[in-house]
Order: sequence, then structure tokens, then C-alpha cells
Amino acid sequence: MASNNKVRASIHDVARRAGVSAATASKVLRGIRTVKIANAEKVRLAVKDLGYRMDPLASGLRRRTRQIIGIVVPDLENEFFGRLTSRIEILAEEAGYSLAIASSHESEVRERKMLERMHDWRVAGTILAPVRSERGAGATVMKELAMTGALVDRVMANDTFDTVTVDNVRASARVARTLIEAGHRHVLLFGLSDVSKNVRARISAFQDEADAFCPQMSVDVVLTEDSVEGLRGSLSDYLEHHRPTAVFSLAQTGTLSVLSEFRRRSIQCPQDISLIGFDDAEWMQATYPSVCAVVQPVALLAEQAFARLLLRINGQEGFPVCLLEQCHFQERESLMSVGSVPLAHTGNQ
Amino acid sequence: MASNNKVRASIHDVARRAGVSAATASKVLRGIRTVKIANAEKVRLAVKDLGYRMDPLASGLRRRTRQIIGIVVPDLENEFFGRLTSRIEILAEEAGYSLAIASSHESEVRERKMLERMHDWRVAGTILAPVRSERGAGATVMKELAMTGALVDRVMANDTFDTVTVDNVRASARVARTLIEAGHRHVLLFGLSDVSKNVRARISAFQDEADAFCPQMSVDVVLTEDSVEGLRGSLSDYLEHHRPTAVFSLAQTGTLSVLSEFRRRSIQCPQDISLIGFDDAEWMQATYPSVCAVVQPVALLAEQAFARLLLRINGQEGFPVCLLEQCHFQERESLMSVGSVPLAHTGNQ
DNA sequence: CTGAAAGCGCTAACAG
DNA sequence: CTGTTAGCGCTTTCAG
Repeated sequence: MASNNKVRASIHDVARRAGVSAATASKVLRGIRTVKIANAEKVRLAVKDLGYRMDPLASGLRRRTRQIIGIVVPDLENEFFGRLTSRIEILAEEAGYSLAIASSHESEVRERKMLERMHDWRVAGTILAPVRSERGAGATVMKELAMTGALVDRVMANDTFDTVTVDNVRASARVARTLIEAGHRHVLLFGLSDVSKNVRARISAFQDEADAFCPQMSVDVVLTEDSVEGLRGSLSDYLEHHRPTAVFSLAQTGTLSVLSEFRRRSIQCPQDISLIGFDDAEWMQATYPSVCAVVQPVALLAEQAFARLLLRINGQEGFPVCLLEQCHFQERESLMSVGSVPLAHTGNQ
Repeated sequence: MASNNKVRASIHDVARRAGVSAATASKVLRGIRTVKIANAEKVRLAVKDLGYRMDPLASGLRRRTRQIIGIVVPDLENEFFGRLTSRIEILAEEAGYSLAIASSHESEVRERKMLERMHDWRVAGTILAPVRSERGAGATVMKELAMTGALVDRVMANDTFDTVTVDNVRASARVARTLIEAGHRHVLLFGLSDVSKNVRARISAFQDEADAFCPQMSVDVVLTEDSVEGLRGSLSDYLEHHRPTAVFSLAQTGTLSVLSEFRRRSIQCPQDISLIGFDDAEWMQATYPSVCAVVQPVALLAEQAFARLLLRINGQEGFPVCLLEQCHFQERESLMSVGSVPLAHTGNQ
């Protein structure tokens, strides 16, 4: 067996070399001040000499809780969750925890498995971004296991855990109003699977806003259960028979499909059809036309979710709160008023 | 302190309820067959009744090696590493390990910290994708600590660890040949920081190929230390005074910058300047023009790196190997022969 | 202020 | 086949 052949010094080795007991060495290492300064010095010296490093997992075994925070996200290949995780990793370390990262790969059974693993690892707390088919399964598992946790993204209020999410309603309403004001009266809402609470919220908020301020607006909704391949197909089918003046893409992958489909069909955007996407990405600045998007405050979501979790870990009691963070609307070229002349673009062609 | 208030059953509880000793219970749980069937059944029943779950970390403490594999990548926000990590997570689990994921956030000091943490966690092995400023620092740390490991991406041969990387030389040579054949005689190589071994390899391979097959080709190189902001600036400066017929972007972020800069300056791509990018992304299909790219075999990199690590964990001895995986060249619209008439595009405009 | 002893949850070793 | 004993590396407790 290959492995760490160099035997590692244990706290007993340190204690022996420093001429004190393991208990004392332990105190020094944990920064407890009730140790004679001379002894503390000796311990620190021994640590240095031996290149001693504590085994945090063994330590956690004894303390009965480990300095680890878990996070389970549905998809690490997705930039959004990459950014979320990345930010939380830093926050966790600043607070003295290690972050254990796991992906449920959009599968409910994996989600359960990963949550159980976090529990088995005795993490201090777990942040969960549920899978797309969110029916609260993940939260239920966490509740069953009596885990301390917080939920982020793709969640509405929950009766057990604090939740942090984007204000889908306000953001969608804002998109609706923008389109109405630009004269659009026939809009397609396009996205993946209606089982996601986020997407449902975005749709109904859009419709409510349309009903309230522009009852004559006709709103089509096309949702696909399948993944990326299906997206393109269902959009294609739809465009065969309908010609809205604007498309509101309900998620990032959808936005990409819309753009390609426009290109395939030689649909001029925004002259023929305007496009607004939910969720921004860097590449949306570089496309032609650049794409208007609802920008989610990822860093803020991370910070709030982490802050809530930390409070709970530290014993904060009380009813779960439900935090809604506001999105920003990024105007770009893909949006045009109906009937107006195209703006002068700086881009190709 | 909030925490897991429900007390968890230990293996002793299981043993007691099953009327056997902890050692026997342990054997059953580990699937060791030398246990009377009746007893094994009783243990399994007790496990079920108690909802028992083993503490894998305590178990690892005793066995002196944990069923964990570590991976340290430079940037989880980067799609490439997201995919790599995601794939390795699955492979690790199939092999009976949990994957501990950490990001060094492109910082050498963090990289060391994360590697040390993996070591402290007594992982069975660690896969490292070094930070951009790769001077072998990460590998040195791993060697110092006598860790079992493998290196992936951004590495050349290493005298201690198996390495798995993309064949930058062949890929770049291929790009060079493609451009030569398309009649390009003035090319810009554009990218981030020359301290990355990958980027250095790509540049010199391109130059070698050009020297060999088209000595009159003029090759400019613009590299930026800074991150994304700097990229745009240095490209802009360059284009102020030069007008190559093609740009070879050495990394994904660069490709995005090139595209935006083209748009800003109303440079028609590919009519005025062709573009080829190293590293593919989904959005490159949807831009106008769609972007030619060198596609890295991410899944393959993951599989090879993992396979090598597993061999080492299982005691495989011998000199470190250096695996080179081949890239695929994806033709798209952004490449045109010099002096030729644009192809009919199906896209906008 | 210190150290001996006990034990976190688990498993290796070995005598029965 | 089974159970006892003795730890893995650490921290807690409590008598000194």
C-alpha cells in the first residue's frame, strides 16, 4: 500500500518532547491561556521541531462536532453554483470551518446520499441548494436527520430551515413591465421543467403583472422536461407556428438555445424578436446581439445563506426566516421597442 | 448550541441490541463473511431498528487511512474545473471513496493550505490541478508531505507524480497548420500570463510549426499578467497599431475578450480577422460568428487522472508516467481563408 | 496551573 | 466463529 509512509507526530509526541502532558499540549494548541508561559513556549517549539499538524477529524471525534460545514449543490458544472460554492468556501474558512462540497448531479437520490454523508461526517451545518425537481425532498431528509442547515436558491419558504433566494416575483414583474412598456403584446416564456419552484414563480409573477397592467397581452409558455437537446426542439416546434415579439428565457441554458435557434432560423434579434434572459453570464456581453439579463446577486446569496447557517450553528433559536434578495436588470442590445427602428449598434454587421 | 440533538446509535448500541460484540458487529458491517449467518442477520436487524449509520471518519481514524480522495483545483467558478471535478466525484464514489473538493482560488498560498488540509484529513490520495503561476509549488508540497497524488492540467512531466494533461503541442501545431493552410501570414497569439506552462507550451508549439512550414509567417504574442480587465486593454492597445489576419486565443477568457473587442472596434470576424480559441464552451456555438475552438477532452482527463491515482493508492510502484490526451479541433464560422469570399452564413445578418 | 484517566466511534489482533 | 483488549489522535474531567 502506498500511503503516507512518513509517520506523523501525534500530540503525545509533542507533549513528550516539550516535557508536558498531552492535555497541556492540547490546551496550548487550542489557544487556552491557562498555561504557564514557559510551558506554552516549549510546546510551540516542539510543534515546530516535529512539524506537528493536528488531525482535525480525530479532534472532532472527541468534541463530537467537527469544524466542517457542508454544501450540497445540484450541479458543479453550472457556473452559478460554482460561484456560490466558491464564495461560501471563503466565508467558511474565515469563520474557522472547512467546507465539504458535494454535488447531487440533479438527482434526488444522490441528494439524499450526499446529505446523509454530511450527517455521517458530523458537519456543524449544511447548506443545501436543492435539485431542480424540488419537492422539498432534500429539506425533508435534513429535517429527519435533525441536521442544522439552511436552504438557498430554488426554494420558497420552508417551515424548518432558513431560506435564501432571489426575489423571483419582483424580478419577473420587472421584466414584464419592461416588455409592456416597450410595446410587446405577445411574449413567449421559455424554460426547463415546470417542477422547479423558481421557474413556477417566475412564470406566475410575469403573468400576474401582465394581467394587471396589460390584459390584452398574450403570454405563451413553453417548458421542456428534457435537458438541453429537448430545449432546442420544443422551441423550434413552437416557432414553426407562432411569432411572438419577445422571448423571456427563464434560465441560462434556455437563453443559449434561444440564441442558437434564432440564428438557425435567421430570425433577427432584436428587430424580429427581443430576448431577455433570467440569469446573467459573461458571454452574454459578447454575443451578437448582447443579451439583456436578470442578474442574480450570487455573492449576496452566498453571504446571507452562510450568515443564517452560522447563526443556527451558534444556537440562534426562532422561526425560520425567508430572505429574498433583489436582482438587477442588465439592459443590453437584445431588447427593442416594438415597431421602432433598430438602434445603431457598434457590433458586427 | 444547536446541533444534532438526536443521539446517534454507535456500533456498541447495535452490538448490544443484536446480542453480539462490537467486533462482530463491525465485521458484519464491513461485509466480512466469517460470521455466523444468524448473527449477521441479527446485526442487520439492529442496524435497521436503530437507524444506525457508521461514522466513516472514526472508522478511518482506526484504520489509519480514510476512504476519501481529495481534489484541489484552482478555480471552481471555471466551467472546465467544474466539469473535471464533477466527473471525478462520480468516479471516486464508484470506487468507494468520498471526494473532498477544495479550490485554491488561483493562489499559491491557498493551494498549499488546501493540500495540507487534505493531508491532515489523511485522504487516501489527492488530485491536484495546479494554480496558474505553476512553478511546481503544489507538487513540491505534496512531495514534502509524502502524499499519494496525481497532477492534472497545467502540468508537464513531473519527477514524482503521474501527470495527465492535454497534448498542447499537437493541438497548437494543428491550429498553426490550419491557419497556414488558410493563407494566414500574420497571426496574434493572445492570452493570460506567460507563467502558465500550458500557455508557454501552446505558444512555442505554434511558433515551431510556423517556423517549420511557413517561415515567412509573422507571429505576434500578447500576454497579460492581469485578469479579465487587463486582457481587454492590452488587446485594444495592440489592435491600435497592428492588424493581423487571425487571432489564436490561448485560453477561454481570452476568447471572450477578443470577441468583445472585435465588436467594439467593428472588426468583422472572420472577414477582417479570423479567430480560433483554445478551450471550447457551449456559448461559442451561439455567438456571431460561432467560434472555432480546440476542444479539451475533460472527461478523459478526469478518468485518466483518477485511474492513475487509484493505481498509486493501491500500491503500484514505478516511475511516474506522463499522459498526454489529444484535443479535437472544432471548426466553426470564425475561421476563413485569407482573401476568400465569406461563406454564406445561416446566422443573423 | 497540570496530568492521569477515561472515552469519542471504530477496528486490529489474538486468545478462546 | 466470537469476544476481549488495546488502541487510532484527540479532548474532557477532575483531583491534585
